[in-house]
Amino acid sequence: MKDYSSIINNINRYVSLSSEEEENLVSIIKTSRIKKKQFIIQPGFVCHSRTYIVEGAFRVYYLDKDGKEHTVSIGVEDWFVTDFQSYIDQSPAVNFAEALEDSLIFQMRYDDIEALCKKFHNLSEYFRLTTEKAFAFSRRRVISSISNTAEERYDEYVAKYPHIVQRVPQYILASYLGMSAEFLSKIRKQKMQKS
Amino acid sequence: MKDYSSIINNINRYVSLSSEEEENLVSIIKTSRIKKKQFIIQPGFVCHSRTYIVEGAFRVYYLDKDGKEHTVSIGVEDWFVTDFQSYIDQSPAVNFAEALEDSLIFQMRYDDIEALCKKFHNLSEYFRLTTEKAFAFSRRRVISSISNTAEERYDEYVAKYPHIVQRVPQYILASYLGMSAEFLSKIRKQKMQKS
DNA sequence: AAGGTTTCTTAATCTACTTCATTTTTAGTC
DNA sequence: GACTAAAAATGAAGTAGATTAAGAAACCTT
Repeated sequence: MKDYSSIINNINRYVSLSSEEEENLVSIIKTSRIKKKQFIIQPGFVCHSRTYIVEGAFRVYYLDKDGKEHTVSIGVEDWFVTDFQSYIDQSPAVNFAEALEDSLIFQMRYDDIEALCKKFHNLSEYFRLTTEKAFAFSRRRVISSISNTAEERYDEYVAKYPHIVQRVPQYILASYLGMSAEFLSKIRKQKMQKS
Repeated sequence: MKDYSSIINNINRYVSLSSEEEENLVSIIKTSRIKKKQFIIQPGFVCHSRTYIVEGAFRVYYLDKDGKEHTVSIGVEDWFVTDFQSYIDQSPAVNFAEALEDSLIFQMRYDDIEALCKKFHNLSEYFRLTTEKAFAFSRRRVISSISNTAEERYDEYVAKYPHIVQRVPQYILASYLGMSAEFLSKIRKQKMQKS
């Protein structure tokens, strides 16, 4: 019997699952270990599952026409990783999702989740509420990327996710924050000198 | 008996409402007419409702520390307008929502929606599915704002929303796309000359 | 139709950030 | 513990786009 407490606790922060619901949910989970640098999503392939990170870290990124990397999201324990567009309409992904560390993940397939959401009101509510949060978060990021300077965006991120800053290579963080790796390096240098 | 067919049709694109569900939903709708330039959301006040646009157009924007406007969203008929962060945790808004034209709206309060989502599985599903779409959309916008040039962002918008481009002042579109009004004017001039 | 307000244009100057090319540091591997 | 690869730093030169300030259209409103 595996330990699903991490994801169950996550869900129970939003709704109260009955044991029947819990059993059904657990039954659609597939567990995998993923080595650092391994991909779980690649462009051209449909993103069939939502992936929950039990241990480890991932990033989602894509390559633009000039071959430059842009990091869409960075996730650690207790977060989900997806190419969301690919997932919701089961169309080919445009992003890569890559393990930044050796990781342990739970995966639940689209069809199974949709079936459970139709069957259990509570699960529908869980995904509704968490997606609402994710959407609000994404809007704040749009605002930030439109109206803040590179340095402000970096400061904001450090204030909010100090633990992630330590764990993730700087050039990846730069590409997440929408600036060049060199410029982030320069920003950090300035801060070192001031303090 | 008012005509709620626009919003009901919207919902029925995602789920099939029973007549009981439909009645309950309609019962929480408040209809208003809003004059151009009037605000329906203002910073400091909680955004109590989801607003559905029956006729007209709105924009959500906020003022940064330098007093510059940044447009978060632009909506026309059959769209929703919200300060989403304020709405989902019923905290004070940071944005304005302003009518760009004389408009007709339906408003549904947070408490009423949450109660109906708890009561009716179908409504929970409707909001889950639409929010998932909105989230995917927002992610694409983040990517676009991080990795495309101003001109590319403009082209993308024109291709996708040609009808909205006509209806909305240019300086508002510029602030939505994350560029100065002057620069958008320059981009448009270039295009005129090329063709 | 006149007067005022709002929106759009144009051009000059300025700057936040990129790009490129090289070097140094850190981390991973046999 | 040496070797290689990956990541970070550094500095010079270039550029996309902002800012400023002024004038020209477009638009309400009486």
